[in-house]
Amino acid sequence: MVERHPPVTRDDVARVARVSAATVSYVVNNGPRPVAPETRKRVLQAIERLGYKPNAIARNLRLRRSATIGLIVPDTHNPYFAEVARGVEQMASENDLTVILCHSDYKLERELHYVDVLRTERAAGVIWFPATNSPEPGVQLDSYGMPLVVLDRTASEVQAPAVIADNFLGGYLATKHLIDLGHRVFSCITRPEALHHSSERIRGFRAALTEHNIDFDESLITRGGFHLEDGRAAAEQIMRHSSRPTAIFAYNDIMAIGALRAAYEMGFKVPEDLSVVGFDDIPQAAFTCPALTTVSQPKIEMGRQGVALMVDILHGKNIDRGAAPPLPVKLIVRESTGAYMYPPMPAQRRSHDK
Amino acid sequence: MVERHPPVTRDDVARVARVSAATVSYVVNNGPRPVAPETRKRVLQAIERLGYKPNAIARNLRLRRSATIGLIVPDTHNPYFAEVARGVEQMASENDLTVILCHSDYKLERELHYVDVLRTERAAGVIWFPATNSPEPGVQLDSYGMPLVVLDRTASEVQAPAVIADNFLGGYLATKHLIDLGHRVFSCITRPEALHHSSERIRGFRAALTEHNIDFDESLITRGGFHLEDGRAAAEQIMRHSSRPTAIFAYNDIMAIGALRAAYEMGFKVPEDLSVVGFDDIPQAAFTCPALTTVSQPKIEMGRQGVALMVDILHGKNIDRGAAPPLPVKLIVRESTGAYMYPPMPAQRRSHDK
DNA sequence: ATGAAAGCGCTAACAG
DNA sequence: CTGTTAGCGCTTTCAT
Repeated sequence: MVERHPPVTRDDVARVARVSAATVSYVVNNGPRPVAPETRKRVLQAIERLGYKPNAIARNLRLRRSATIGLIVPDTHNPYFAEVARGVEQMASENDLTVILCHSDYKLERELHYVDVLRTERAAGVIWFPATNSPEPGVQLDSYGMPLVVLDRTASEVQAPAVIADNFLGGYLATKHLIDLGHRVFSCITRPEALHHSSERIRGFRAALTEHNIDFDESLITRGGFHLEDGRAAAEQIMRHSSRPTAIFAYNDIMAIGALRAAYEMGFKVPEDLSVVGFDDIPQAAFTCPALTTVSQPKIEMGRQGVALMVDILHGKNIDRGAAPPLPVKLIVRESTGAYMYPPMPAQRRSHDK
Repeated sequence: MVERHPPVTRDDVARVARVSAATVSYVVNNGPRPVAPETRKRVLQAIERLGYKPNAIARNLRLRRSATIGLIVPDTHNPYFAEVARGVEQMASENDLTVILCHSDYKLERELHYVDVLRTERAAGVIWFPATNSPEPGVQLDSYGMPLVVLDRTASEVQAPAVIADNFLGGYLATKHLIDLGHRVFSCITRPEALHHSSERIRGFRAALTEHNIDFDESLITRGGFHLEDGRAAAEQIMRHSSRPTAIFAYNDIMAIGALRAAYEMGFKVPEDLSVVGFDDIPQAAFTCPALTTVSQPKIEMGRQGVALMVDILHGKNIDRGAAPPLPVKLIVRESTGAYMYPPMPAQRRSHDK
């Protein structure tokens, strides 16, 4: 039978150990005052016997701070944010910080809601992966004096360090890879708005082309959404262009897959007629799509570095309020094993006809 | 310029509104005592003017409870857990609960660590997705009297309700689907241990076969790991069997993809020679592998229902300490558009030869 | 080396 | 309808 522990307070321990409450604290916290070995032993025994656990709530109230940080991300359902969250929790745990998970669901309104919640909870700080272009959540956090670290975006309106992947390098490496494969006519599929990271990726793309003296037909740049269907639609148009490209640099893997799909459907051979590279926003997508080459972003590392910055801030270190140096990016060329590269499936189709 | 808010307490509000501290509380909490409209207005104005936010820490200390629940999952890097986490946070938010994210990293030791942390934080309850076969974390939580809801597993040693997907139904539906496609010789690839959900899936598999009077050669059941390579290895063996199956029921999508891969590599035509169905443990995998048929598990719903149970417990409702009724399972037959179904890629291969 | 005591900000019982 | 007050469990200064 399992023994049940009723709530045990520090005073209970003090009573049992026949010392003052203060002494118990000194033992539990290993300071700030020394405790005689003999006394310490008595206290530890009492703690053990009673199954005492310090109450973090009372502790936080007294210290007027907490060891909890808030993590505001759009949606961990998206593997990209899930990996970031993983990194955040990992590093937080290594620094004895606890993480409150907040999903903004890509809505400013939810971000602001959580800013409120985290303020009420007196979170020690907030790691924020902005979901919209509004700096408002950051501005508010700032005005409340809550330490903040921004992920993946710069927000010039906000006084906070940011952790940013090296999108320029990624765009450059991806394009360089395509050039090395022998491609000379390029297209680029990107998302509609000119956000910092999307424009950086394209800047890298252009830099690689320029470096190799390759002309780029500006009419071969397409802005769409950032979903699979957007990539497909964009490629359909592009592949009909008079100067048809042999290579596409896509904003992300999902659009890249859409582009491959379109090319295939139009009767092109892949990759003989078309090579595509995209950033791995949805890493698992590339996992099962061997034809796709991806630029692997250091997502877990982003999360970890975000918390590292936060820890520095909490320890009062002098932090550069600007962005942290961009993180390196890996270019992954996935080997195709030809696993599921077979013609469409009549059998499965059939099941729908019933 | 953004106005900075220094820490404001309830007493500050009381002073400015020229009422007692208690009255401020009554306004903030809408009770438990009525407040005259005139007074309430003065208080609200003061709150607004000072930018006051109640301090949840002090509140929790006084009430001896918190509105925070712990979520212990193996790893949100795995999309399966990420979706569950999403559901948990969603429902928690709807019930004004805050979620502390804890990654056990598939380790019992980490689970126990977080049990400690959550006890120290005086979490109102814990949602636990067990990472190992050890009931110990649940047993401890139990002994501390902390409300607990277990996800996806039953733990008979633990006094706690569990939310379980209907694995039997999933196994049944998947197999029924294959039978309807005309298959009569089956194989089954599963994971090594006979965990509750894996054996349930196989029980459903067998039930469907029995119902249709289909013989099953027990030597065609294979236990491997639960990764892609395990599925591949298993299928390689199976497809050499004297009574070669035309259909495989795989434990999950990853093993299913491995199986498809093996079949393809052995020169079989897919799906003419082999159909495979697996549970969608890694949903994004199926997303880009159209040949794969998956049993879609209600992951977000699992998370939501887990929190719903927790809320009932916290409100003192009479909860059946056994498992909640299994959640329904959807069988998704993905349409193949033939997107990336082309031969292996010489161009990309080449880049590795350099 | 240790004890006593003053709060941290809040809720709610008690007293008008 | 409102004010006063006793803690919630803890840290730390002030005494000893």
